[in-house]
Amino acid sequence: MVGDVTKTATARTARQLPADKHDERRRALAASALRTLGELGYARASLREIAQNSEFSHGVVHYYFDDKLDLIVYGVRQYKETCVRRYDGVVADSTTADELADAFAAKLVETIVDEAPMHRLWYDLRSQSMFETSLREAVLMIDNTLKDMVWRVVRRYCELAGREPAVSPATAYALLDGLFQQALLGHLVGRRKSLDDLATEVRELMPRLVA
Amino acid sequence: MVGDVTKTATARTARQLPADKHDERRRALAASALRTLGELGYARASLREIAQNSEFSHGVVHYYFDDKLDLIVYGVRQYKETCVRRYDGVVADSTTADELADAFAAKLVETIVDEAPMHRLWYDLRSQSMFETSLREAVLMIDNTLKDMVWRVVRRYCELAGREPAVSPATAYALLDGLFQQALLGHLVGRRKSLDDLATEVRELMPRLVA
DNA sequence: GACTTTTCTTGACATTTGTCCAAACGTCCA
DNA sequence: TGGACGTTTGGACAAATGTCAAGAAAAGTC
Repeated sequence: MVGDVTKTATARTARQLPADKHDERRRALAASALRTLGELGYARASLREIAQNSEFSHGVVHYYFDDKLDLIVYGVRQYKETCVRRYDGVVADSTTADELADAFAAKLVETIVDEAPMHRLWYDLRSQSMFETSLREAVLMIDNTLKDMVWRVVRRYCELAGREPAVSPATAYALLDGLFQQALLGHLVGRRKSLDDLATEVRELMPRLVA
Repeated sequence: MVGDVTKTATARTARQLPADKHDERRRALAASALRTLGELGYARASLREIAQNSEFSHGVVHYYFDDKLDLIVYGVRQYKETCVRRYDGVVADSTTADELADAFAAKLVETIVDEAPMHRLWYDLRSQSMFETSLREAVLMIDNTLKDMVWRVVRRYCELAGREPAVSPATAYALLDGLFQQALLGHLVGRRKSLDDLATEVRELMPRLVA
């Protein structure tokens, strides 16, 4: 196997092992699908549209994925990995509770600005999972991951404040998610104050999450 | 016009003015559509399916509505009216802050038990409105109505507690909506504790909304 | 009872959709 | 070179969808 690599590594564009290439194609296809899904939503994004916005033809989807749902679930799982560590920086860098709250709020705002399509897709899929059982497993898994992510922030905030958390991880996540979702909706409909409001609300909420 | 009414009022089943009958049909059709939408979701509920679950044929939809979206928006607006006064009773009947919090929490739980399909449809449509601009006006209007509804509860809670609200109406709504949404999802996926958790979370949240 | 008007049914239409498939393409080893 | 294999293409297909229209049926009017 190593021999294969050394031999082909001489090529201008490095060739990969079959398994790797297969996986890379899946990733590229899924990433492209996510982009289209983020623009059109789950309901209106057809496989042809998804393929058209990629470098592949529409038939190739069924070579790499079982069906449409398989593609989407794979893509969403993939997206989760980029999400999960987004706030680790603010947790690591902040030295006071207030500083953490400020940085966290700023990062949430930045997330909406930079990745609004991705997040409206997430809310779309979570809603779909209330109807389509095939989506539930993936959605619940991601929801848990997001909950953990939020909890790392809240726990650190409490540490820095020298207090104990006053709410459960699930509650903290639900509350912050509620604020985030409203801010996203407001941002998408062009409400100017939406993002500033989110920052203020988060800074006001954080102290209420400690005992 | 008044003469017409008196003439027809003698019939066993009171006949209505044309405009009223037209409107009643629209209501019946929309109500039926809401039921089907609550079961299948926005994406998978076709006009034929909607009509099949009603007493009408699929063609009649375009006699009473311009198109699919017109039907859905009308239905959702109609649904709002049943929602908006749901918690007025607990506001009127409660005599202490704690009693209000308990009653409010219980009513939220009851709402999920009785009308889960309707509420997952609501979240579905709100998510869709992030993609489809034609839905936004109706969704934002309903969101505002729900916000007002929540605020009446919170304001009364503060009155009974003899304190001032510590958060804005928008914030209060976002926080409670976050809890409600998580509880609904948990309930739909069969998580037993989901509803009990919601009640506890709401009772714990309310005191944190006052100064 | 004959007419108009309103309401409803049925079937047709053009599109779009997910899925599948046969053939073409490219790469690699014998 | 030739054949085997993994990959990709583009077309075909049936099913489903929103929309519409022509005419039947019912209701209302004189």
